[in-house]
Formats: sequence, C-alpha cells, structure tokens
Amino acid sequence: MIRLGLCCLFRTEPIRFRRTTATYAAKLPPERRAERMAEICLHNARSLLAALTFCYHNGIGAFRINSQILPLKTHPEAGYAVEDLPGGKDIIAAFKQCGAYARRHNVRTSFHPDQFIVLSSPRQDVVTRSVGELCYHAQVASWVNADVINIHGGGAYGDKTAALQRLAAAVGRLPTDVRSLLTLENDDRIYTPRDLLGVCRETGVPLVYDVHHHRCLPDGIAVEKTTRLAAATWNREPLFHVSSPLWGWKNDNPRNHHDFIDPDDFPPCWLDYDLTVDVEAKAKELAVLRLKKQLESCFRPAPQAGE
DNA sequence: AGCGGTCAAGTTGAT
DNA sequence: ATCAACTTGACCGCT
Repeated sequence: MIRLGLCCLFRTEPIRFRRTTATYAAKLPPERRAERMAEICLHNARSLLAALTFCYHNGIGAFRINSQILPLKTHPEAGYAVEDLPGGKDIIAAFKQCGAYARRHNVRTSFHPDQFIVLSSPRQDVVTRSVGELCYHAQVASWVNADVINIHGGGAYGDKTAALQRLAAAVGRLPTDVRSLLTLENDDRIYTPRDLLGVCRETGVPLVYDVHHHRCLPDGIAVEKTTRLAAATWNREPLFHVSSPLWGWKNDNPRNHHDFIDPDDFPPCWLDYDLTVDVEAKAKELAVLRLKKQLESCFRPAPQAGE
C-alpha cells in the first residue's frame, strides 16, 4: 500500500503555522520576546495537532513538519530553550500530544530541514551549525514521533568524491539519536541517487528517492532499478518524493513544481511497494487528495459500460 | 486595513 | 558581481 504525504502547508484548509523574524525579536525586551516566542510555539503545536487530525480524517498517511515549527530555535541571538519559555512545559506537552495522536492514528511525520544544513561542507563552522540544527530537529522529532529528518548532500565544491567522503564522515560522527533519523535525498543539481547510494550503504542512512529530481538530473539508472536500490536502504517504511513540472518536461526548466501531480509522473512500479510518498505540489492538500483518488482508481477495475 | 519589502543560515549557476 | 532558486509564504512596519 502507498500512503501519501502532505508537505508542511495547506492551500484551503484554515490551518496555519506562525513564524517571526530575528530582526523583530531583537527589538523586543527579553521578557516580551520570550512571551512572544512561547505564544508562537504553542500556536504551532496546536496547529500541528489540527494538521494531523485533518490528515487522519482525510486518509492522508503522512505529514511533513516545517523546520520553523519552533521559529528561530537555533538562532545565535534569538535562539532559546523551550523549557525556558513561559509555559514551556505546556508547549512540550502539546507537542507530545501530537506525537501520541500521530502514533495512535498511524500518521507518519517527518522533517525536511532547509538548504543550510550541509554536512559535506569543507567549512567546520558550517558543519557544526548543521549538526546543531539536526539536534534541534531530533528533539522535536522525539516529541512528535517523527522517524525521518531528511537532508540533501549539499555542495560539490568542485570535487564530488571528496565531498561525499566528508559527508559520510560527518554522518558517522553524529549522535546516535540524530543519525537513526537521518536520511539523504537526491537533488536536481548535484547529487544523483547513484552518487548517494554508496554513502547510504556505508553509513546505514536510508535514501529518500525523489523521482522528480532524478528526472531533472538523471544518472543512467532506470526508475525501476533506483526504486529497488533505494527501498533496500530502508530499515523502516521507505519515504519517496513525487512532483510534476510546472511547465511540462519539454520546458527548459522542469524543476519548478506544478499545483498538482500528473498521474503519469507517478512511477507505476511504486505501486508494488509499501511506501510513503510525499506529494510536493503547490496545491498542497488538494493535490494529495486528487492524486489519492487517481491512484485508487488504478486498483479498482474500471467501471464497465452499463454499470 | 492594506500593501510591499524583508526574512539567519549555504551553495550553485544564470545573468 | 549580483541574485534567484531551493520546499514555501508570512510577517512587520509603513501608509
């Protein structure tokens, strides 16, 4: 069975996550700042529960949590420990409630931290900050029962082989609780599935196979074979990504995402696996629900004339 | 109340 | 040399 996942946001459903900026936080006196951060964090915990509830009620099996769920958590000036915020215990309790709900209703949760997490960087300070960011994600993951923190390979710095070696070494040095959640995803510019599979096997980190990226940046391995190889890196249900190009495949730039998924872009061979597939489409929950319907009609016999 | 410039961070490639 | 793109709009200060 395939479970489809929703990424971070809603198009029409009135569920919103709040954020703030470091510049604004810096203008507030410390006490007001802590109150404000607490307010936003609690709001986001409640929105997350609403998001998971929506997913469960609509047959959406997974939800990707935005990295800004605790805004500015690791910022050098504006950063904070949730425990130190006013009502910090309530905030943590609210996130743990999300975790309990997700587990009880089998809604899988994951994280996809942004481009600033670069374990392959030759710069020690960049790697150190990246690890700090991953630790933050692992902490929230433990509250909400997320089992994936997914990142890209990062830059190539003119020498992919060396960069991949740094990546593998940095993964090896991660705290166990972070590494056990970490996954690597092929991107559309630098690292193909073929590039990453070696690191995945070496480090025991699963490969999140993004078939859209693979089509933008092919490596000579077919989708079917890559699917098999990627699935084999997982010690739990594999997580893959799908999306459709905004202006079609013939356009110069097929990387931009469409509002919806063209069912033809969904690899038929995926239907043979037990998988989570995150739907990266701008129409968000509408796209997930439409694709879900379209996939279900693949399993059902087509209605016969006269029925 | 509405609008638009800005938002912490890394890296690449188009211009 | 600058800047958009990444996964993606939302926030905040000004009028």
